[in-house]
Amino acid sequence: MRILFADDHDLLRDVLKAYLEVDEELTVELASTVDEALVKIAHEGPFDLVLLDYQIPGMDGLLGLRRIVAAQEPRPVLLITGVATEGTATAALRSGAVAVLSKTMSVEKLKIAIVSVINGSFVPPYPGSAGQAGGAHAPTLTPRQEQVLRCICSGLSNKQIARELKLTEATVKMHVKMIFAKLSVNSRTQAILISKSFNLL
Amino acid sequence: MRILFADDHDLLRDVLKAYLEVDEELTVELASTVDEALVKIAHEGPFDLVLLDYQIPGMDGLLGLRRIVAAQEPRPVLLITGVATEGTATAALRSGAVAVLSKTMSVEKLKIAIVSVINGSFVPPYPGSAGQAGGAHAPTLTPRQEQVLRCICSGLSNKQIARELKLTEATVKMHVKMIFAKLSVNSRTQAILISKSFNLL
DNA sequence: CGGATACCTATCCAGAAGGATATATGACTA
DNA sequence: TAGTCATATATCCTTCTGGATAGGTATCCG
Repeated sequence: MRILFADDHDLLRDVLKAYLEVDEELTVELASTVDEALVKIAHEGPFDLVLLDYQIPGMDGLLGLRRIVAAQEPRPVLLITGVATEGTATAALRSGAVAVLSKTMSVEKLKIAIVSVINGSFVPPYPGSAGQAGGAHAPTLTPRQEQVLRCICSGLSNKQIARELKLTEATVKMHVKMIFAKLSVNSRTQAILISKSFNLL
Repeated sequence: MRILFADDHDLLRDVLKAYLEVDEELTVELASTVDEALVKIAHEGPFDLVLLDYQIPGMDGLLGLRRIVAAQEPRPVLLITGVATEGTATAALRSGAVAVLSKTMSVEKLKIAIVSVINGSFVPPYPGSAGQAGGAHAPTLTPRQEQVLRCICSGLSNKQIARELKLTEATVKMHVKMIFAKLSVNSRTQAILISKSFNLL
């Protein structure tokens, strides 16, 4: 499945691309402006999904969104935003976005949302809607797991972490495994990137 | 060798500690304020070296430096700063710092400086002095190495990088090895941290 | 009490990462 | 032209990672 992720925030862009592409089925193309995204769509045909940042250069209110929606027709455009009010969210939906997501939501949920939308089985949860529906909360780590993650994010090896926390390497490996599961990653490098970009620590 | 690194910038503190402690001979203790540093020195005796950030809480001009120099006597105190003028540098030296280093200098050089100072074989190069003496420049990566590092920093495995850049995994591994050598690290996690904190990309 | 959680340890295994060496080609240049 | 540099590939070997499974203890709570 081909996804176009349009965001000018380099770090998030790269890390999200890396994260999503762990799934071999997903291909993520990147754009950092509305115009760049439009060029990509024009040249390479509509994507299976466009993930569009609300705070991207060229957005111009919701005009940029409408232009991309038009180019994508009838394929879906997902708007993602850091700070969204009820008003802008509904306006975006009226402008053709199939859903408005918050950057505070967890990566797993974002991925689920993306796949759901592509598969056509999606109920749009957007920030500002009733309660916390579909919203934020990052994966909860136990205190120990948090310590271990902190060590991982300092570049320590399992052996070093074991010494640092006075544990067996076996124990450390077990914690690492659990952390990976919660973050939905499969390498310590990705764990670092995810925990930094969603600042879990 | 016991080193006290006093800096309130968490990221740099942790990554530098991790980096230096790769060398098994070095033990790095941390403090985030001048007072915390003084307490550590008082309780645990003078360190082989104190690495002191100029922009640390409690510094109060150069008073904090003088207090730490006094506590450390006769062991060395190294001042490290992001933005230093000729004036503050010489003032710091007069206040008892054995040298003033710039945060723009490379990690390797910093480590060399630290070890040199402890071994007593150090000629203080401080920012603002003639030309670029002892100063900044980060390790120079070849274009290819830069590409590979970028991939590493996206959390990709060697195999994924090979696919991405259309290379053999063997070639990627070779590039990775070279990058590690230039950054003076020995794992991709550390490479990420170093290249991010010294934003090499 | 019984169950749920967090925590610690152990062993096995496949595969990835890291380190060392060797070889080869094109490009730039002293 | 000879030398250097970046690039690319290969092989060998060791260590570390990541994943699976299977135990064990302590604590908290209904």
